[in-house]
Amino acid sequence: MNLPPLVQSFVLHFGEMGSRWGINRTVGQIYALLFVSPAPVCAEEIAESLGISRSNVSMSLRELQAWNLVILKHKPDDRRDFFTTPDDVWQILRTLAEERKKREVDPTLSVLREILMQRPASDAERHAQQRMSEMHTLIEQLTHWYEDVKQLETERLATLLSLGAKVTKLLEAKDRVVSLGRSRRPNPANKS
Amino acid sequence: MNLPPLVQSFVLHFGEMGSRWGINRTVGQIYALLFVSPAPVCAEEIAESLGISRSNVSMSLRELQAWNLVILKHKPDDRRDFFTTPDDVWQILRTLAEERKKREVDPTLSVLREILMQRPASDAERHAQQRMSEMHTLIEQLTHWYEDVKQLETERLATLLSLGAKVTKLLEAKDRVVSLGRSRRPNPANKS
DNA sequence: TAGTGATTTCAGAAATTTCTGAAATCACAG
DNA sequence: CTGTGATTTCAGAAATTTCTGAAATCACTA
Repeated sequence: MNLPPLVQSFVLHFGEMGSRWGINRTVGQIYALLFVSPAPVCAEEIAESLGISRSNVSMSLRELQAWNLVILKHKPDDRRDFFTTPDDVWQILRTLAEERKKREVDPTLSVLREILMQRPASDAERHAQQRMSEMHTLIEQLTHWYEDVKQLETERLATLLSLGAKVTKLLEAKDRVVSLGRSRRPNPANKS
Repeated sequence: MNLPPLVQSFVLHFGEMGSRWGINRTVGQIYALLFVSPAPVCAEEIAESLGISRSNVSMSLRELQAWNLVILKHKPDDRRDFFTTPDDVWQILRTLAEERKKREVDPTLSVLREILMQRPASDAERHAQQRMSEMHTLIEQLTHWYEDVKQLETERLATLLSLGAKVTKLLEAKDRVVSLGRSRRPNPANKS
């Protein structure tokens, strides 16, 4: 591997991190490299920079493409493919969230739904279904929220993010207004 | 493996899923088993139910304990350890979030910070730092938000969740009130 | 202190994943 | 069509991870 030291640290870290996610070392490293490169990079150069085989690069890029995490570019009069990542980090975040949901959450939801359709044949199964149903409900709540907020423009999303828990203050304010409208008096005990 | 069919599907699914996360098959299966079991289970029984070696169970339970995902119980006059998961799925979610942050996000943040401290020695490094700084900013925003909302009581969190993007409606309402206060007229273009 | 059963450790076996080089395929130019 | 270079495929090699059984440790009792 022959990279500026500062880039190398980043690339190596992403390699290690890669394995903590489902992704593997090489895929992580390639992604990191593309992310910090000032211009699109061709496969040959990736192989050289990271000191890995050309075929490994090919397969890893395929993986990254399956994740929608890289963009293909072309130069005039050059048949080779060049690769980059999207410029906008928010866009990257959205893609990542979407793909992880698709791979990690959706299959679980569908298994849960399927199991919950079945008739329990014993007390043990009845209890198991009860637990799975709790899990199912929670995951559904989370994905609904996600489907909802992912529609927001980035600017709005950022605002929401920076508010953090302070939005609950707004909710309390709203509650006061609402209960004021109903009872002509603020009711601080109202939490719904 | 000798389990009620409905439980078995669940356990097998979590096993497969486990590998898509950083966690391994056995760990996933054990967790699933504990999650749906009506009472705490001892190591021997886990090994038997899943058809794996006693020592594998021991190591996997250790892993789950490192994740704070299991609870140890004891029966009177029985030296064996029995294991369960917390009852409250929200609590499980919180633990999961916390542990994943600790393992996946925090190390990245600290690597980024470290690299950003260094002096770039070339244009390539300057550009790389610029990109890493974008990433760093985004991750910090996300973790601040997380640190903030994780403090909320579950009930409040659930409310927030079910509101989803509708909270932006509240923000707009607030904006109107605020700008009304300032200019004596609502200003619909105000987005901040 | 010796004995008993539960649990953990750990070296190596087994399984799985990742990576490579050689060959195949593909896309285009002449 | 033929040649050229880029890219992909894929069988097996290499590396890594997971799992096991045997031995060690531990906690407690008699």
